[in-house]
Amino acid sequence: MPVNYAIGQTSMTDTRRLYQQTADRVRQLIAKGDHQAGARLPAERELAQQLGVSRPSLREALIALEIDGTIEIRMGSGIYVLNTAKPAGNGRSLGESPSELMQARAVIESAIIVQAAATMTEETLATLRATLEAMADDIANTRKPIEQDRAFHLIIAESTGNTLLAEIVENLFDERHSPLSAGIRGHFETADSWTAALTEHHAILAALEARDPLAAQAAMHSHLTASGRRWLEN
Amino acid sequence: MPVNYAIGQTSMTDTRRLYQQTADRVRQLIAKGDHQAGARLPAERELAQQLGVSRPSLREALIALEIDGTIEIRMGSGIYVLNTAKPAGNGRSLGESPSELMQARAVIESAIIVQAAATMTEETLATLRATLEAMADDIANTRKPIEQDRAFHLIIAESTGNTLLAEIVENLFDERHSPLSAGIRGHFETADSWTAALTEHHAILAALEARDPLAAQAAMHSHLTASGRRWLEN
DNA sequence: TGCGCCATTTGGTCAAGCCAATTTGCAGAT
DNA sequence: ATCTGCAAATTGGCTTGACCAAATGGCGCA
Repeated sequence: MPVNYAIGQTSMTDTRRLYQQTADRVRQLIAKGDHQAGARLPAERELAQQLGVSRPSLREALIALEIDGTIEIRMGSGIYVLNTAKPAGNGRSLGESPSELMQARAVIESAIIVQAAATMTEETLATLRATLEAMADDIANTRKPIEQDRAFHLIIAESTGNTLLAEIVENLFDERHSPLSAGIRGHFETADSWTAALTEHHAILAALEARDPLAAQAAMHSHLTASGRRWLEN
Repeated sequence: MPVNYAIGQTSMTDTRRLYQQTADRVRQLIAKGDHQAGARLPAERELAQQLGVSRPSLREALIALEIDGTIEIRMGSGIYVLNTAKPAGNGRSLGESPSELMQARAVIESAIIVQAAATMTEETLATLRATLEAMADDIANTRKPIEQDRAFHLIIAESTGNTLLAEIVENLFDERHSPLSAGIRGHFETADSWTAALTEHHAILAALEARDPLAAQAAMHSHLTASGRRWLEN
């Protein structure tokens, strides 16, 4: 029985790896309330049979759940559900949040660019122009300008001289392209959407060149809001 | 060969699960430079033999590495090393100046409170008032109102409904009181400084009650700037 | 030279089994 | 009757071996 058995909640067309599907189904089991609090789940052998997967596959799923803090595995004892009280805070596991992510970026990067605009040097501006040229080049050659996009936002954040802010911007950016959100993201990177992003980057740069903090803030907010919209629309 | 074989770097007395030990050893392999960049690791069968573990155990380790973004597994193709360039971003080594931390908080929380002010409910306001009362009580009884302070900032961030923003505020707050920055901080929490903080919190609350986003923004920025100054002065 | 098919490589999953840590329950002692 | 201790049952940890499915690469044919 090699192929996707797709019992239970998992869609028949789910192409993700079995351990991911299985992990989700176990999460559902916990959420459904069948097992909650510090309760103990069925034994591996039993749970595997119950879900229609082999024990090794179930084990892989359990490791994933253990890593994101959903369960705790005690050797010789059993599988225990961990405090479901505040998994929302840490458990970025799925829950999703493309819109949340982009909103967070809009709020934070808009605030940062106000700081950046004040101390923007000609040298930094030149670097930013270079990324836009490279971005245009990528688009012309049908390559995804993700690195250039990343650099543009990161350079602005770094120009504040605050490494913590730069770190936060970096992490939020990478969140989108990380394998964690891979399940959600389709392939929103169309040529059109990249062209639109490039145009918005130019608008941001123009505001920075004019040393107009408020215009830069507005342009950045507009850019990230639009970017989030494009992402959601696929 | 059931028992811990402990070949390679893993200590003989390592009692962790095999997949964790194995994951660490693969990380070392990558760090050592043997395989880096977007390089491809040996095939599962080969790598398992090379590390002296079974394929299922190696697979468990690979899943752990995949989840934390160290590698990417492509079905039928191979195991690829992912951007090894940014381990610092997540590592949160900090070692950075308190002033940077407080500046980052000022920038970010000031931006957040603008959002929060717009959707502030009477219920949330009541919760905030309660934290201020509890804070006053703590001060009166010469207890450190750290938890109340934390709650005040966190509640505001959470009121935006954006879990990512709340998470960031939470992490930045905890950064200050974490053992990581313990070496830096003296004991800036004097009764006077807490009283000042309480007064500033009241000012922020007043702006929120008036539903004045700009006033709230200014009050929050002022509070965190002043707080940073107090911290530095010990 | 170019294109398409098939063997090879590589990850994905399953099955069965044995070892080790824990828990459970029963027997014997108090 | 209760407590103690050891052995059997339970449960996770790990291995071996095998087969399927997706990618890849090379070879032959056009």
